[in-house]
Formats: sequence, structure tokens, C-alpha cells
Amino acid sequence: MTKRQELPNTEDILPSLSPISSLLTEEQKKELQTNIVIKRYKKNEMMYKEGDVPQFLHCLISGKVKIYKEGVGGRNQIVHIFKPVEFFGFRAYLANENYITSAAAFESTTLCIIPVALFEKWLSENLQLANYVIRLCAIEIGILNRHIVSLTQKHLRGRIAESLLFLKDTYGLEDDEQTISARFSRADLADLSNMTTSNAIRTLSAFSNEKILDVRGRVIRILDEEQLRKISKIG
Amino acid sequence: MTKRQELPNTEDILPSLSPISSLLTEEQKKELQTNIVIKRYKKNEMMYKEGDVPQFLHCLISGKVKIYKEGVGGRNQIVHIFKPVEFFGFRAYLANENYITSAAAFESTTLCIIPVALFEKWLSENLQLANYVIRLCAIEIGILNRHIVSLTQKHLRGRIAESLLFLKDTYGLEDDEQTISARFSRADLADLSNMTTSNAIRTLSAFSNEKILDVRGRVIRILDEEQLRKISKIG
DNA sequence: GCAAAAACGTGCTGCAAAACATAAAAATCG
DNA sequence: CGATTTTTATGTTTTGCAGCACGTTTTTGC
Repeated sequence: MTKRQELPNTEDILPSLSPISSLLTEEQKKELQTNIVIKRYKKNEMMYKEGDVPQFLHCLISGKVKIYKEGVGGRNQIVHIFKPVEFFGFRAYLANENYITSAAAFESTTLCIIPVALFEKWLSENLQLANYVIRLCAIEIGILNRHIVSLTQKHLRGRIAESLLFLKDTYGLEDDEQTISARFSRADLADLSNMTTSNAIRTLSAFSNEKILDVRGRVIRILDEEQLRKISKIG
Repeated sequence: MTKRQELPNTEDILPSLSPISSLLTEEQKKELQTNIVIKRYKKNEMMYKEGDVPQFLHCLISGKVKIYKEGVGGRNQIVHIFKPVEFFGFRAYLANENYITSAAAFESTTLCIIPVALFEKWLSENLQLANYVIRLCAIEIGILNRHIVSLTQKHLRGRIAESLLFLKDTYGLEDDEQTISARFSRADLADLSNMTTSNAIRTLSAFSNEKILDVRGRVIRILDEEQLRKISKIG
């Protein structure tokens, strides 16, 4: 027996894919079983990169994944963060483009991949699945529209406040009902909030001084959510 | 005979709806014919407003329509511009939300509306239509992702340059192969490019001085597209 | 065709945020 | 465990952009 990290068994993974697989026909479920591959990524490892040809539908089993775009001065903008169990990496293929964003793991991450052409085939023969995907896309477009206004018009404090609330809503809180269940570097928080690392650091310190947050390295406790929401709202 | 502007006949309109109607079944085409209504909007008139309950799928027959979102200081951000024949106004309904953007006419505009619940029914029974809509959404998400980075990271000059190129690509050029086939106020150009009206004016003048553009009121001729693309790219 | 209103152009001022610089603290690794 | 690298923290400088004021030009509506 080697010391190498064991990959979970394909059979064990299937139940956790219910968001998609429950919509598949029996035929399609079989195709899923025979074509699914499980992959593991370490911290900061990339699944794909801007410009790559999209080949797989990715399904996040465990860990955290960021979708981001390289900006003008090498600065990144995170456009989406995924949590288990969500799937991604299919948009560019359906739009007939190469990837225009990159995907990377925030932390040790397990996901499974399925040839995206197969997914497209399923869409073309399964009304329920197609309508589910339409719903996902419609929601995503709404999020992006809101995001555009937030990122461009809110000030530093408003943007960071919004990001922290987003992380809280996405990953939830720990048992103390205050600590965000996620550890992000200041650089990642900056990439999420359209600012430089220095400004993310500075603004977090300010919130800490104002007793809105309790910041200990990457562990962030929200002390005054009321106030944080207000700051996020007014910008 | 009154002097009132005549609405085009429903029958005359149907052929121009081919992008959608060609995907419909015979049954659905009949439903379309009996449920379609033609409406006319004058300049700056609104079709719907943020917060409204979505009720209709809108199909732009002639004119120009902007989709925009009110920002923090009453400032607007245009998130999409439609040209004939494109359809809009269904996203919020499919995402089960109220409208989060508003729609208004840039100029005299004709469009037809169909109850959006009917459109949803069509989606749930027509694979081809569903897959067409998925493709539209996938493309839209890509545009928005790119837009987020442009609006947040490019400078004034880069943002205006990008908007002008976008207008050129959307509405084309007039016979001289230089004049953009669209007249927009500085305020609209500003709302499109995430800046104040003053800055839109200032930057256009600068481009005019640099012989990149020839600006006469709302008539804009692109003299040096090469240069404009460079400015748009580097930000 | 004229008056009123809207849109456009330009200069100036102040502030917010980016860039730069540097030091302290923490994480990583042989 | 100590040495090197990365991350975090903070102070300073510079830049970019919004806001305002004011004058001019162009549209719009009667």
C-alpha cells in the first residue's frame, strides 16, 4: 500500500452528483457512469486556463474553486466561486468559444470531469436538463449584472463588505455563529473585490478597529453584520 | 383617418421574428400569432423598471433598446444594448426574480410582446428552442465576464474606446465606412462606459484632437480604428 | 421662427484609490 | 529547528477621476 492519497471510488461519488444525475434518463446515467473521471487538485492548482479549448464539464465534489479572469496589469478578477456540489466549465463550450476565464483550487479539491460534448448531447435530448441549465444561466446573468454595478460604483469599504457577506452566504458560519467558514488570503479577497492587496488589508484593519470584524490572520469573525450590510448597501 | 401613427400589422411582423419562430412547432406558432401584441415606444420611454414583475417576452422589431441598472449615486450603468431583431426581458422571469434592470428606448422603437409564461411553456416542450436559449445565455455570460474586467480595470480612455468599438460592431458603419450608424448622447456613452458625462465629453475631445475620431455632436467617425483598438486593449 | 430646455465643452478643486516602499510576522521547507 | 520565502501590515507619494461652476451650442415644443 502506497502512501499516496486515495482517490474516492467512482461509485461513491455518484450519489453526490444528484443535482444533475437526478435529471438524467437511465440511458444517460449509464453514459455518465462509464465516462466520469475523478481528479484531485492541490491548493492553487489550475483546472483550466484562459484560451484553453473546453473539453470537460467539471463537477466540484469537495473543496473550493475560483473562476477568474486576468486583468490589464496582471491583476486578477474573481468572477465566481464554487462550492460543492456545483458544476462549471461548460459555458465556453456551449458558446463555441475557448475559455475566457481560468479555474483554480483555493484549497485541496476533488472534482469529477465528464466530456463536455457528452453533456451537450444530453442537453440536446433531455428537456428537463435543458430547462434546469437555462434556470442556472438566468440566475448567473442576474448575479453578474448586479456584480457589475457593485464593482464599478461602490467604494473600497462597500466592496469588501459585500465580498465578506457573499462568503458568509456561500460557505456559512462556524459553530460560534460568527466565524466565516472559509480561509482566504488578502490577495484573494482583493481579487474578489476589485482592489489591490494593500487596500484589502487596510480596509480589513479599519473594520477591525471599528469592531465590525474580528480579524486574526485569515480567520474572520463578523461581529456586527447589521453594520456590514449597511456599508455594503450604501457603497 | 386619424393622424395617429399606424402600428404595423401583426401579420407583417411575424416574418421578422424568424430567429425564434423558426424554432417553434406549428402548434406554438399558432399560440404566438394569437398572443402577440405590437407596441410602440418613443425616445426614452421605458418598457419596464427595476423591481417590476416580469410579464412579457419583448421582441425588438425596430429601434434601439438599452438595459440598465441604477447605481449608487443615481448613476446608471447600461449592461446591454439590443438591436433588431433580438429578444429580451425573460431572464428575470426564468430566474424567478423581479426585474433587476430597467429597459428603455434610445429612440423611436417598435417591439412586440408575448406573455412570458407562454414562452416558458414553449421552453418546457421544445428542445430546439431550449438549446437555442442556452446558447444565447452562454454567450451573454461570457460577454458579462469580459465586461466586468473591462469596466473595473481599464482607464477612461480604454473604456470609451471599447464602447465605441462595441457600437461599431453592433450597429455597423454608414456608407463612408467610418461613421458609426448610431447617435448617442454623451450621457449614454458615459453610462455605457462607467464614467461621468464630463469625462465622456473630455475623452472624446481628446480622441478628436489626436485625430483618432472626428466628433461632430452625436455623429462620430472613426478615423484610426487601429489606434482605437490598441487603446481599448491596453486600457 | 422664437423661447425654453436640454446637451455640450472646459477649467478648476478635492478626494479616493493605486502605486510604491519597507518592515514585521508567519508559513514553508530542507 | 533555523533559514528562506511568502504573506501581512503600515506609511508615503502619485494618479485618476468625480464634482462643480459656468459659458456655449444644439434641440425641442409651441
